[in-house]
Amino acid sequence: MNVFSDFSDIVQVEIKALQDAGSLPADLDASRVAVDPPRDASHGDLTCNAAMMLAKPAGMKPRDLAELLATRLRAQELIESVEIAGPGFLNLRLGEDYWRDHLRDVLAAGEAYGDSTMGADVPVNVEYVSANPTGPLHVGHARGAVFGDVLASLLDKAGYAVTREYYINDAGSQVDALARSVHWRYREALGEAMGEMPEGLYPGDYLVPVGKDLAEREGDKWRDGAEETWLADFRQLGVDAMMVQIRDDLAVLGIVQSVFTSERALVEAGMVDAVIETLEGKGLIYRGVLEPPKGKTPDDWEERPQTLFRASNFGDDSDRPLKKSDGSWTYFASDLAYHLDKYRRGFGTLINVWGADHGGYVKRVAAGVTALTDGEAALDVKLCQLVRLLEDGEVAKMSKRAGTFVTLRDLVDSVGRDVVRFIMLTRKNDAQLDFDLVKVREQSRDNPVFYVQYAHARSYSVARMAKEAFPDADFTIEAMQGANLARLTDSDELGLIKVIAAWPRTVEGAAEAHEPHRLAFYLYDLAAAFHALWSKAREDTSLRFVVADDPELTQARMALVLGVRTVVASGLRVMGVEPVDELRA
RNA sequence: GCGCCCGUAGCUCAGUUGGAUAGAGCAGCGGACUUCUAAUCCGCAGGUCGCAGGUUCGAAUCCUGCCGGGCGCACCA
Repeated sequence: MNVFSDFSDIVQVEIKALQDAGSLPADLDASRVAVDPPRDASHGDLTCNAAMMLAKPAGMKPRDLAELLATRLRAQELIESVEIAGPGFLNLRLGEDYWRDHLRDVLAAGEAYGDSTMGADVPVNVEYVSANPTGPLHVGHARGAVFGDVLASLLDKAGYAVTREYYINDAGSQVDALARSVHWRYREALGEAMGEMPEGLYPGDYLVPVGKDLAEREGDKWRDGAEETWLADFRQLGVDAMMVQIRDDLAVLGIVQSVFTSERALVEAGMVDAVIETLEGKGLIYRGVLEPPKGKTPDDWEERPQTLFRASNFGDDSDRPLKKSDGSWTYFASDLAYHLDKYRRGFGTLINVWGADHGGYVKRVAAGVTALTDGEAALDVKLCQLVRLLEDGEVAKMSKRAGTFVTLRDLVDSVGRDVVRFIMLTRKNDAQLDFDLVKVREQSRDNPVFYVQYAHARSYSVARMAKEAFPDADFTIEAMQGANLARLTDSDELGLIKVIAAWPRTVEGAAEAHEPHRLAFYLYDLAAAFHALWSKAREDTSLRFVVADDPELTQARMALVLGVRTVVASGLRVMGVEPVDELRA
């Protein structure tokens, strides 16, 4: 139901027909021919660049080629007119009935409108959040969480077989620190006078209940043993407790991931060994000495031979170590194991959502994935920039003292899940985002959440008016499909249908580019078009949705209103935002 | 020093994967409430798309080099 891809198909058929007729060379590559919305609505409904793309390979003038295609396209029933403009654009205008029929299709599809088969059930793995299990999620995590979750929903809508995944970094030294912190809290709960918590431990009081719970359940059996006797157990206890809390926090944001992969489990299952074996088989591992980075040699730099992966063969700036000096695997090594694991589980498309501070790590992982899968797997790492919390334009004061910070849960509690989810997508992922705790509560056009929700609520408000004017009439979506849409004749009414009709293309484009923020911008535009029509009717009363003495016209316009509602709801669902029926406070 | 990201109206940002005369919001100015909730809308003004080259029918978009900002840079994750 994507207007643009439908007509792109038609254009391709006509190009083929011209080839068969000998009017065009048989070996033309028409893959870059596109049908797009024109920048300027006065150019028509659709624009096609075929003449410019094919002129040179066909050895023709663009205008002549355009004329050839235009003649064939004019014979199409759905196409009202074809004009050739500028350097050779084909500007197509569709008949009004085409748009009216499209609106009927939207109503029939309901919120499934915009669903696409583009993804062809191809498995895609979206890994996001993956915060270290050493503390609660903070606001910075919220952005990646929402981004990844909505991207997953978007890909699902576009027809991919999506898995939402979380990678638990439970093997490094930071979880040892967690274990010691839990032990410290445990002893504290047993009544020991602990004094100041040592450096390097996690001082946040979120571990207090963990220690207390342990003391109650286990008594003092872990208190006096050497660290080796309790470290592994406390590590697991700590990670489990943190993961319960993290999943809880994510659930508050409406996020439920289906796969949680443990780094430690992967290592213990020998996945790193499998990586080493694979890379060694390809001759990509060697013992060598790395050059220190130019211009910034670390103070404790020492030249020594390491086990290295030839990442530079695959576009990285340097080869990368797989083993630490103590003989254990580097994080990079186990991360490669994780990616190989995902690939072996059947995912040829891997999407990772990371914080921008991990940007320097992308190349080496990409190199590793290319090497391990012989270039079969497509890896896309989406980096999310920082979120700056503001209060009415001023940078919000956050205590940077260890252990106290604004958590994700604080944020959701304060402004609500839907607001957090929507606002996080009002910027491109690689642009810094200002989150103003005051502005997002405002009921004004400044606040995109409100503005879009208001469009949805307004559709209900109009429906109530219609029901009041015609108590016996049926304004359900089913009834609207039978409305006489020929009564929609105003150019702004038809224009609104055209905005609605851009939704499937928006979904496909955003899914393909892995850019969920496009949904938020589209919904804002759709809301604006709807509000504008509503307001226009204030001055030109003949355009009002509810026309007291004309039930047929009212019904046709209600069909349009429901079309808008359907798409707004469809979009908000993908974003994980609950569409509201009423906003009146 | 190297790599990645960014640079678009006074401010905050979009820009449909290379399309036609670069768009929104805010701020500014001027308008519209006996209403279908003005919680909104309309109009005006505002630009060397950081700079300089290049690629081609066509560049904010792709390539190269500068300038400016952010992030990162063996044995942390």
